[in-house]
Amino acid sequence: MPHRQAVPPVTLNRLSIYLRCLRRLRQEGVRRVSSQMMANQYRLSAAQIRKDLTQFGEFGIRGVGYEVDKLCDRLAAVLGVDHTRAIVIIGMGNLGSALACHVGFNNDSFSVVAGFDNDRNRVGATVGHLQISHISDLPDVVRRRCVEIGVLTVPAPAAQANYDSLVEAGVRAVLNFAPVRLKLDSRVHTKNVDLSINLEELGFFLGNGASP
Amino acid sequence: MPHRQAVPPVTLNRLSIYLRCLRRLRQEGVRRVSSQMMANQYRLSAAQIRKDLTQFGEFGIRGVGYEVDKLCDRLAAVLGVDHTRAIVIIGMGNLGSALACHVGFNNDSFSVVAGFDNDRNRVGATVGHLQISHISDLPDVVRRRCVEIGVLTVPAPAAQANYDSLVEAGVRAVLNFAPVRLKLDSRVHTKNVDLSINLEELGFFLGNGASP
DNA sequence: AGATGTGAATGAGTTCACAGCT
DNA sequence: AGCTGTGAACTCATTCACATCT
Repeated sequence: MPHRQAVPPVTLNRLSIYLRCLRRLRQEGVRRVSSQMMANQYRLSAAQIRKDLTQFGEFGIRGVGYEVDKLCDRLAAVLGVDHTRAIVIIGMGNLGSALACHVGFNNDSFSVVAGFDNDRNRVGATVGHLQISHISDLPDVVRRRCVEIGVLTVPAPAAQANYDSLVEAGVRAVLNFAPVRLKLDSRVHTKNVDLSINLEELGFFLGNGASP
Repeated sequence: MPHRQAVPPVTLNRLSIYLRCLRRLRQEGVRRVSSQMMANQYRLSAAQIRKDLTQFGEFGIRGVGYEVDKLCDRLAAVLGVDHTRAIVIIGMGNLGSALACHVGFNNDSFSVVAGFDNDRNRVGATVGHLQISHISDLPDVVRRRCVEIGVLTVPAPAAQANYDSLVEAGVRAVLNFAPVRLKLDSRVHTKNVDLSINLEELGFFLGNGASP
């Protein structure tokens, strides 16, 4: 793996999917797997699996396939999920509170260490095993708990200000759920997740009301 | 707009973003906008805006630009969000409950009309303005309330069975939040949203623990 | 034999550059 | 002059086909 030039997000997302599939296979006791087997079982493309993997090294054995356990470890390392990263959530409304307890946000790879809100009525309330903190404590918590990722689940009008607070506090990545085109800071990797956009995509395929 | 061949999802997602930007402009009282102005204001690509729009018709005036109000209406029609669609949510855990109250799921375009769960302890509980129903009532509710979209927020192992129930009940589209590669029914348009995948993508850019 | 890894070929998506209209 | 709409050029991504290795 001599050089690592820009990897497109879509490839990274597939790696995550491969990792999930492999972990399931491992759990089922499968020791070795071929790209073709994986493709069949999880409706993926065998050629694409191989192409994707070889961007990061030669993980397989020609004529044999991949060792499930080893490939899991390698992919986890590539995705940086081989150790636990601390997350904070800004905006402890319904969505923020749900994510704070969400299993995908609390596992070996990620851990929600604090939830913040602006609203004094919410501060102090307990969500899962977390007590909601006031946003003014953000910089302190980020520093002390080595928080790398901030999750934004505030209302749209508050998104930019809170994004700026996260950047200021020193997180290195932001996952933004507010349906807003943020003015980004170049030092922080930011990813937008827009839940309604997915509904609207489905809406298109359902057709509009005027159609026969 | 003579033919409508397959529109890639990424284009549809951009249309949603354009629509959001336009609605904001309209709210601010802006009557006309050029692709260049939109691109500058929301860091989009002017050429891409024009290309995307012309796939669905000629919405602009050469030498002038686009009428904000008219373009809003046209885009809303294309995305099928010019009337309200009924949604049900299967799995009223943290995430399902949050989505049931989420503003993006309850507006002029979408309305959550029911939430279902398997767990008899949850059935009857109130979430927002909704009372949680037992999954056995699903077919009846879908038919009576003309539900078009089902949202899956159940644990991974339960996803396939509940997907099949939704298909059986007659919804025409499914939004799946379970991190599972579902066996799909060809009659139903399905879209996967994987929340943890986004964290893992950020994880990649943060680098792994072994890095210097 | 059988599967990986990979250059070549194909396909999809984006940007460019300008004709055409206001 | 200014901006849309659009073919052509270009870039990015996927698939194919096979040399290479076990």
